[in-house]
Amino acid sequence: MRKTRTKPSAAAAQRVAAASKNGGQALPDGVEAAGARAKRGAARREAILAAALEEFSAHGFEAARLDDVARRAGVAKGTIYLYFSDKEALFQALVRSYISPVVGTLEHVTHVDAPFRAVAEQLAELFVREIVETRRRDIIRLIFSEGQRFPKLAEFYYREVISRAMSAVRGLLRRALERGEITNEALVRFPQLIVAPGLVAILWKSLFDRLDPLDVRAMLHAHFDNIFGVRRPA
Amino acid sequence: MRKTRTKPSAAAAQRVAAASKNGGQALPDGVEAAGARAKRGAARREAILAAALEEFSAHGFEAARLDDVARRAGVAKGTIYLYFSDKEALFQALVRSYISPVVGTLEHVTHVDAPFRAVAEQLAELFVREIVETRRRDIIRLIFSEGQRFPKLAEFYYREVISRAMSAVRGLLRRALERGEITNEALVRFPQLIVAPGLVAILWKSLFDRLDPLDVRAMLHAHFDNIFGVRRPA
Amino acid sequence: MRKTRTKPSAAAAQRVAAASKNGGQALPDGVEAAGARAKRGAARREAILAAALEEFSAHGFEAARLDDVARRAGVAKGTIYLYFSDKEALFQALVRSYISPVVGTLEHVTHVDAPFRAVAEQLAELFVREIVETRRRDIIRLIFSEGQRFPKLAEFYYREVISRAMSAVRGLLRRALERGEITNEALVRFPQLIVAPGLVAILWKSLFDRLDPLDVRAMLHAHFDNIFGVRRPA
Amino acid sequence: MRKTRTKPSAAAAQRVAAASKNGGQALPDGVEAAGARAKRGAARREAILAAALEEFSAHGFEAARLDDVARRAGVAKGTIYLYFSDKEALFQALVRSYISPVVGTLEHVTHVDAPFRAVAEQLAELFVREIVETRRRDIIRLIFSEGQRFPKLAEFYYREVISRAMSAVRGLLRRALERGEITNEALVRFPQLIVAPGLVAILWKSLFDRLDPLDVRAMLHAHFDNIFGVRRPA
DNA sequence: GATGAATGAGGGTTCATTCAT
DNA sequence: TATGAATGAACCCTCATTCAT
Repeated sequence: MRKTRTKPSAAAAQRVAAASKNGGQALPDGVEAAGARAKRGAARREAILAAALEEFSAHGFEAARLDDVARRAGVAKGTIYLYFSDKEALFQALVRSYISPVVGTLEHVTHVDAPFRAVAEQLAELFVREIVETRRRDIIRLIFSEGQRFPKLAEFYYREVISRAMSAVRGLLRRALERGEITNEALVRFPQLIVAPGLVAILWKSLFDRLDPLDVRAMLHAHFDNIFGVRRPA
Repeated sequence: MRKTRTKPSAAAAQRVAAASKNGGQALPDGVEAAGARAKRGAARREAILAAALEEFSAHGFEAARLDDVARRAGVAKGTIYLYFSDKEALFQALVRSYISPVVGTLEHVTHVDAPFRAVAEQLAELFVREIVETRRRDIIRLIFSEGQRFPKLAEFYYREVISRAMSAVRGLLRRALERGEITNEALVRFPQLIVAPGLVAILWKSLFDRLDPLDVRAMLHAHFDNIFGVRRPA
Repeated sequence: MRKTRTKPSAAAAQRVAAASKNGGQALPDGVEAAGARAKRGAARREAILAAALEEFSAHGFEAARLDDVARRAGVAKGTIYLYFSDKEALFQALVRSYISPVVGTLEHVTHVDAPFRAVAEQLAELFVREIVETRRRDIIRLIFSEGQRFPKLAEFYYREVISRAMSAVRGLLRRALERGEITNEALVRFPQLIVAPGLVAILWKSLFDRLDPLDVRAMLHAHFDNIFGVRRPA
Repeated sequence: MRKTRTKPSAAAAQRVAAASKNGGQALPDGVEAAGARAKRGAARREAILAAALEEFSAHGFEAARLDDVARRAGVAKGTIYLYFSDKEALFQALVRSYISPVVGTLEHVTHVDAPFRAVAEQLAELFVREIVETRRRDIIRLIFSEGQRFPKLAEFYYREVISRAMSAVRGLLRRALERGEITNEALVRFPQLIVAPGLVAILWKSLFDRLDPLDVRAMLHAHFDNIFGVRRPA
């Protein structure tokens, strides 16, 4: 998968580039094209979101300070309010902009016409590479953390991510059942069971990995073996 | 399971009882005072913990206000500091006192000599009744939320809960393997796979249940069917 | 006394640098604003220090409330923290900014080439006018009050004031000895003896003057008569 | 001079002794003689004052905590209020009980019929030994520190200490003038000039001695040489 | 648009004082 | 008399948000 989103650092670099684009030669005001201005605005938005990602995921919603977000983004504190109405809106935008893109890719993969096991392995790899080993992992953790206090956020996440992912997985499972690749039809009713180890991976990596490292890929393999009824000799 | 720990409401009742306990009989002065005082102190501690549970789980660590904890516990703000050195200590005590007891019960159950499936069902029921349908669910969510910012807490939780639970489950799985009740030995390496749907249950109930109710017991049944290779006809 | 004042902070310097970025021409908006802003900032700093002087000298370090300092300075409580990192820093800045300047003047006077007695009288007058009859008296009292609890402060005061004043007085005494204006060379070893009545003046004015007014100038005259061995007829 | 007051440590020991007087044999209530009880009460008062001396002189009035006073005195916090109506009363009692006794001795010494210089040297020695090298030094510093905030305290100190000391010194000076031991009659009008170096000693020892040790006895000698017009060869 | 100084409500914590035992 | 748990007002400091420039 090609990156759907620039990484934080890349975004920052981009912002810097944009900022220095007209070199030192102070262009007369108004000469700068509207398009360039819009682009600069977009770059700033990105920079702020990237900074917010770092701060929110490091400290949580309450403890994250907009001062730090601003400093990290290289803008003034007030500038944040030009792009986001308040701290909460920034948080929601953050979730939106970093998580949604991945879902599209997920849906795309589930539509590939291939044996379930192959698709599943691909999904697992996608999940590990794009989420577990990424800052996105922290965003998801943030949703679990703050979701109850921000029902809107939980709802958005349910609509945009959970339900879409569940549908995609459900379709995949149904096809697998029809083909006889799996036999337990209860999985169709509880696609959560397919995803559950992914959750474990996210939390474990964040909380316990330094105490007891977890090989996520191996765990997910074992998980699929289980689902497909593969028997390993003791 | 009989409670190892009094419930908040019970604590309050206990406090009242303690207050009225030595009715009329003239206990030697000092002894009476000391005993009653100690008991009252314990009751207060309980009350504060119960209140903290409500506030922390409703708002998270940072956003919870000790003012509210005090009010809810029916004590003055300063009183909290007689029992806990600061907000963080209160939080840790909360986790300790509400979670640890359950682990003991869990370990106990895993040592019962019965068919794996039966023990597993029992564990599931215990888990649902004592955690998922309880405030304890919120505590666990809190650990996931705040664990990264309080490494001590995560460590404590790992030592007290995770590693003990994993050992217990591992033992159970090993016995099941030996008896031929399960055939996938990878489960012994990843007991997390057994527990993963429990995690899903905790988070789902807290965040998405109002949008899309989840029948946790049914899901866990399906999970076990999967593990035991039970094939249901489509 | 015209005083040199330190700039608010490094942030200001940085701001100025940023402001000067658009070359030098036609300083439109921005630069003018920057100048006005900087000036306003300096004025605020002054206002806060003046307010702090009142509050600290009226109540002592611990009992002085920053709330009152803010109110008196006509700023919000939080504003104080834009200029001083905390209460202690404010206190130290106060001492620094009000006391240090006087020492320079003192040193200057001791270098005047004139008969000792004349210089001494001038110093006394300076001391009375600029310290005893001024709020500076209270600052010195504050140092005596809080010095033990803030060793840094005592050290600063020793370095900036005491040792410099002692050196200056010592030089003066040495010249006087050489010229035969005084004969007791022990004074050179204990310049404190010259200054001691000044201390008395400071404390007496603050604590006992309303009960028993003291004519400080007359006392200092008598002090010099003593040193110079002037004999008055009984 | 014989100690008029028990030293802190002695007081504590005395308290302990009093406490353990009836050994372990719980005497029936009421049997303990009223006299013993009064004695015990006095001992407690002493213990509290001694503890207060330590705490107040170490931290100042505001910053001293009654909790620490109680702990140091070996009594409960509430007990302090049985002996002193509030923190301020404790402070004033402290000053009274530790300073007043010394004044009596001072007055006594000034009435000795001996050459002024001899008496002066004796006074200096008394001052150094009983005040400068003692916790009393801190009490005097406390009066300077807190005097302005507690006018009652300053007034008490003026009446009990300052005015009595000044009278005594004045009498001494008058006799010295009459005998021709000194010639500067202005000293009679400003006895403060005699005492001033004592002040310097107190403050210097507390604030600057670690930076620049001061030989107080030598300084006072030099002071007297000055007053008596002793000329030392350069 | 962009800035960052200024605001001020709010929270954690302390501690003199009280009072039931 | 003695205790020490309990109180709650007070205070320092933070930080989201605003607004003049």
